[in-house]
Amino acid sequence: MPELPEVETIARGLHKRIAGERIQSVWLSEKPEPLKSSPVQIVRVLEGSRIVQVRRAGKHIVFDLERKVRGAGAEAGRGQWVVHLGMTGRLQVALPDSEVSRHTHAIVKLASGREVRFVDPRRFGRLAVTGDSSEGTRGFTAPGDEPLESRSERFVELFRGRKTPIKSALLNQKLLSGVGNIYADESLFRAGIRPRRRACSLTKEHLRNLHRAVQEVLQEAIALGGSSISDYVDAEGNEGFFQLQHRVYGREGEPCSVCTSPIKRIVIAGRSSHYCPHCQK
DNA sequence: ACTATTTCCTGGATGC
DNA sequence: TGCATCCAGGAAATAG
Repeated sequence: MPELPEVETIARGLHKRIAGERIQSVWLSEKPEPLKSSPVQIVRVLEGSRIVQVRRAGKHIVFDLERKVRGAGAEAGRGQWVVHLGMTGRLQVALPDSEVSRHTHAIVKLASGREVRFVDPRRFGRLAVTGDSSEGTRGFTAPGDEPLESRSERFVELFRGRKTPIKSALLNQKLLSGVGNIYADESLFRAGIRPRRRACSLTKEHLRNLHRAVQEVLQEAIALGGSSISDYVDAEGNEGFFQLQHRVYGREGEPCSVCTSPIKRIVIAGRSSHYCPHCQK
């Protein structure tokens, strides 16, 4: 389940491999449910465009595109191809004669002959394009704050006064974009805060600690190439290693790494949440 | 304006 | 062994 560190790893890998390439053609599967834009729009924006860079915005992978000037007086078109991997989405860079795996929903053919394939068994992922200058010069951005860029004061403001459990607030992409279930649990453990605590019950000090914990966890995870659980692999097919550093996520019943109390698992907003009843208050 | 709950989707794990 | 059921969870939609 790709969250910020996994998406960052994938985006960096893709950038290294395909930045500068021109898109020749696009194939979309028969039943293109995982599309946020219409097939026509996607083809129109992608075909003939050059991939200037591949980057991450929240949990989205953004391909910044530049179109060739077509006809006199036409301005160079810009656009973005935006991919959300959902739970099980993958972007593969493949050679054209390699086997197309099941659940392949899109194939983007590049001028070099290679292909970028979007594969997603569970179909929670989404593809979209954004056009021209409508988004301004900055291009696509995630709806909430980037956790690695937000400063402490701003972070505190985001959560203060909210009645919802802090875990739910961390998962709310409109507040903070990029934190998912794993890193929410890991961050709360490091900050010593129980996931069910209401955000409004936390002091500024708590929230500052949480802000630091979120940034540390995300940065360490990026450094290790993300967490490989289920079948996550990056753009090169490599696994990440941050799952070895998980202190609470997926460790129900196991001893806490700090105090040896058994880790508890509860359900908040329909998601499993893991914490140490002794270390987290 | 917020918050909580439901829905989508399929592979893998579990249970009888 | 086989079949049914459950579970994972991001984010949009729906309900309160």
